[in-house]
Amino acid sequence: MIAGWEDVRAEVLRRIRARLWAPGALIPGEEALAAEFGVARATVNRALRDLAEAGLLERRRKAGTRVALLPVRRATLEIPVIRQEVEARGQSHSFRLLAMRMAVPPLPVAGQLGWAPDAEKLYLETLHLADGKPYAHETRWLDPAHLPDPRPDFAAVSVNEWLVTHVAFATGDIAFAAEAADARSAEVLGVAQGAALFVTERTTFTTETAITFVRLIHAPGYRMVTMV
Amino acid sequence: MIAGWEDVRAEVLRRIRARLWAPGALIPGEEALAAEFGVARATVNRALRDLAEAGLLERRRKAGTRVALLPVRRATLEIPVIRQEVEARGQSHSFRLLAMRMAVPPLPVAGQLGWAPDAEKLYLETLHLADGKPYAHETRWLDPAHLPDPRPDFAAVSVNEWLVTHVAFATGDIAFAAEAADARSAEVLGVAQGAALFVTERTTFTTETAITFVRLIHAPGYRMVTMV
DNA sequence: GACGTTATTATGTCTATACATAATGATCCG
DNA sequence: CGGATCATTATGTATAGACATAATAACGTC
Repeated sequence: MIAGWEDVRAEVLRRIRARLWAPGALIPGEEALAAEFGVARATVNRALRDLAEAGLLERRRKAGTRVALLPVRRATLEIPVIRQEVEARGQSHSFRLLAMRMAVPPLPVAGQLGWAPDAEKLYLETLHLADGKPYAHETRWLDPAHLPDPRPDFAAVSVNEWLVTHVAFATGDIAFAAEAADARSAEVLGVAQGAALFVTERTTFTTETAITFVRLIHAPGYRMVTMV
Repeated sequence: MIAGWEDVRAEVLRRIRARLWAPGALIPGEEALAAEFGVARATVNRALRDLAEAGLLERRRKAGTRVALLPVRRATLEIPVIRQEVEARGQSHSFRLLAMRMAVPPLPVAGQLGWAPDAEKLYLETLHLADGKPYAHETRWLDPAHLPDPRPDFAAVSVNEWLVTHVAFATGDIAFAAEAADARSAEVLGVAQGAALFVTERTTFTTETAITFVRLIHAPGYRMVTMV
C-alpha cells in the first residue's frame, strides 16, 4: 500500500534497481504514476524531485523524467566545527593560539581572495588538540575589516568558532588534498617532515570580498567519512 | 515583492545573516510568516525546509523553528565516474587492467564487507590515465556473485563504469585520506615511494553483503573541490 | 512535590485545482 | 530547405483546506 511520498520514492527506487526502468529510459509521467499509485500528483512530484536531487533521475520540463545513465553520486559532507568533531569522537578539545600578527599574505592567497596584493591582513596560527595530542594545525588569513573593535579574544574562543557564530552563513568553497608535511607542520604536529597529511582548505566570502582563508592540516590517520 | 518559495528563502536568509534573528533564537511560525509575506503556508514550509536541509535552521514539531547555533556546513560532493572526471578537465581518459585474479581478501577487508574470511573473491587492479599520464591507481575487491555469466570484458569497459551502469543505485560509504605511496602505487604512478597521495575508499552494498570495495589512489596534485 | 494523562500546538504531509514555464515538435512562410 | 512561430505537453510551483504526528505544556491525582 503506497501512502506517502516516501513510499512512492521507495517504489520508484525499487523499479530502477530492478531495472524495470533501464538507465536512460523515460519513465511514466507524474500524472500516470499518481493514478497508478492512487496518490496526488504533488506527492509523486515530491518523490521524483527527491530522487533527482540524489542524482538518480534526470528531469526536464516537457522532455519528461528519465533514469540517469551514469548516475553522479552525490554525497553530502558535514563539515562541523573542529570542537564538535573532536568531541564526537569522545575526546576533549583544546587549542593553542600559536601566532597572531598583521602581515602581507602571499600573492596566490591575496589573488584568490580578491585582496589588494600588498594590504596587510591578520595571520593566525592555531594548533588544535584532542585529549592533549595534536589534532590539526590551522593557518588562517583573515580580513580584520570584518572584526568588531575591540577584537574578540582569540586565545579564549577559537577563531574557527567565533567566525561560525558571528559571520556565519556565508558562501565559500572547500578543497581537500594530500600534502607532504612541511617543516613547520611537522614540528607542530610532531611528525616526520614529508609525512602524508590530509589538508582541508576553505575560502569564505560574504559578498564580493573574502573574509577568510584557512588551511587545516590534519594529523596523520585523519579520515573524512561520509555515507551515500 | 515576495512571490515564490525561493523569495521566501532569500528573505529568511537575509534576516538570519542580518542577525534580525540571532543564532539559537526561535523564529515566527509558518502561519505567521505566511501571513506576513502574503503566501500560503506550504510555500513558507518549502523555504524553511530547504534552509533546514542546508543546516541553517533547526526545526522540530511543536518546538518550532530556530536559527542553528553552530551551523554544520553541508557540502555536497559530486562523485563522478573517473572517465567523466578526466574528460571534464579536457583530457582524454584511458585505462589499463593491470591484474584480475581470484584471491582471498585481507582480513580487514573481508571483515568490513561482511564476507567470509576465507572466501575467494575477484581482485582487480586498474591504472587510469589522463592524456596518457597516470591519473589514479585503482585496487578493487569484487564479489563475483554479482557478475553475470559470462563475465563482462573488463579490459574493454572499466570495472568502475560497468558497475555504475549495471549494479548502480546501491548504498555505501566513502572515506578520504592522505597516505604515503607504497612500493606498488609509487611504481605504477611513477612517483617516489612515500609521496603524499590522496586516497578515496568506497564500499558499496546492495542489501546486506557488500558488492565491492575500491581504493582509488590519486596521482600527486589531486584536489577534490566543492562549493558550499 | 512527583508522576502519569490529556490538551495544545507547530511542523509534516496529502489533496485537488490552477496557472507558470520551458522545451519539444509541428506548422507556416519565404 | 532554412528558419521563425506557435501549439502542445511534462514538470514546476502556488493555494486552501485538511488531517497526522510529535513534543511540549497544563492538569489532575496520589
